[in-house]
Amino acid sequence: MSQTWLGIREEVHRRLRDGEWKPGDLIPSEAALSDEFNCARATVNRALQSLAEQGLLERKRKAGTRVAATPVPKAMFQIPLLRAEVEARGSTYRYLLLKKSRRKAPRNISARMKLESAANLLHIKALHFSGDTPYCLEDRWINPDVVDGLSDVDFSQTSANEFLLRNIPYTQGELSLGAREANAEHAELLDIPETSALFEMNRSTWLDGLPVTTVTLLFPPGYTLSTTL
Amino acid sequence: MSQTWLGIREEVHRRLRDGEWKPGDLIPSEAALSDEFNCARATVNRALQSLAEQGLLERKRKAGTRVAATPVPKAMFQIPLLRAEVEARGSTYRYLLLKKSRRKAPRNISARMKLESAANLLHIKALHFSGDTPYCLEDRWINPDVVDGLSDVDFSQTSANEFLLRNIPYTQGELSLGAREANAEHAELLDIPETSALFEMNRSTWLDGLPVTTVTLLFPPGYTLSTTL
DNA sequence: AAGTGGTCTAGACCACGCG
DNA sequence: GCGTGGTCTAGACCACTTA
Repeated sequence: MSQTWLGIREEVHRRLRDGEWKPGDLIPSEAALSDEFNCARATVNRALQSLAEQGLLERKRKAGTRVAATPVPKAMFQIPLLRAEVEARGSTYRYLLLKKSRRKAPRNISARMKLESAANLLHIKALHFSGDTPYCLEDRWINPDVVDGLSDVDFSQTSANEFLLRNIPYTQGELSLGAREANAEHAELLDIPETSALFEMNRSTWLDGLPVTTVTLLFPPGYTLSTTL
Repeated sequence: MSQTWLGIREEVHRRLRDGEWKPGDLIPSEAALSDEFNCARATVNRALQSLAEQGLLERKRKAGTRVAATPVPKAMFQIPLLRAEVEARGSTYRYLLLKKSRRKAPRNISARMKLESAANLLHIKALHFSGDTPYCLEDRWINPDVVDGLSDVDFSQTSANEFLLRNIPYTQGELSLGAREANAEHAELLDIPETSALFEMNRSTWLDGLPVTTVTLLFPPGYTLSTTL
């Protein structure tokens, strides 16, 4: 009898795999299981919570623990820091500021940031390189009212991506992934044909309800984001 | 004094946000914090583990808990069940089997599945619709030696995606996301222009080391996968 | 060698939500 | 109401890793 929470998770997982407990079924209560496994209830709790996090179980007070009817897999991705990702592949990371200006946010941007009034934002475009190859095109809007020390940063040297991730915290964020066809500008900057399929990552963050920044990262063909299940 | 682990997580999170503890810093030990917060060490442990899971802290025995030097955000995505996703938008889900055959796996597929010998696999192509609009193109290879009851399934009625997710468990899996330019076949099947950018999702699973299935899902332009941070 | 996080225990109280 | 999971406690032992 393995009384570790990992051992119990493994055994419960096996019963789910083997169909001893089927989707929709109510499984025994924590008390019953802690009795069966001859361990403390807290240990069973740890194991079942872990499985519930993965989406395999659904737990409700009083109602008990059920095997998820439709096991919607959940996958955890690490969102890359561009510099770290490039250097991890053994390439040299390089960064080039393309554009920096203060502008009123266009409508789609203020919508994305949930801005009420069309505030004056800092707009930055930059290219990230892996060796001499363009690796990622960054298009970012920053709310200067929320980000301290913004005017002190030399964005021709420090990537906005890195500065913000390292220094500016947030309390909420949204992330979405998609694909987008390259336009003429993308093609030229990323040095690829104009019809290429780009991988697109959008991220927006807020600090206590105030918009901080929103960014679109575009990656040339071949880029993938991977994880294990 | 809030002695809940959520309250403690919030307070520690605040100290990270406010820079009281900076990237790379060693923060007080669990014992010290449980003393400060006047609670049990287990409660502090729960809070710190939660922050470590999110990538904000790095914990090592004896070395203590450090603020992550480069806070690599981790994001959890729910991997959609196609039917559920379509129906959640209020559309009618429809499924069309395009092709079903037994073939030796081509090299790229056996590599993806980590097959040693070129086994005979079941190859399936199918289209998933949202209303009358093509929603997703599925290209799947199944290992019949591992999947029970495969010959009993009528894949003209039941989507392989759904059958496998509901009935066939796995112990390991890989998932990768990317973008791909549509070719002539994709364009015709998905009813889109030939240069469109497709969102590509690859998933492969194994059961106790044996390859179960590998699938490529292609989504037409406009599809996004989203989550909150 | 010693300090730190990882985990387990036995017990307790509570909040939720089904009947 | 009352059974269930959610959480907290005080204490203990252990595993890992650094000094």
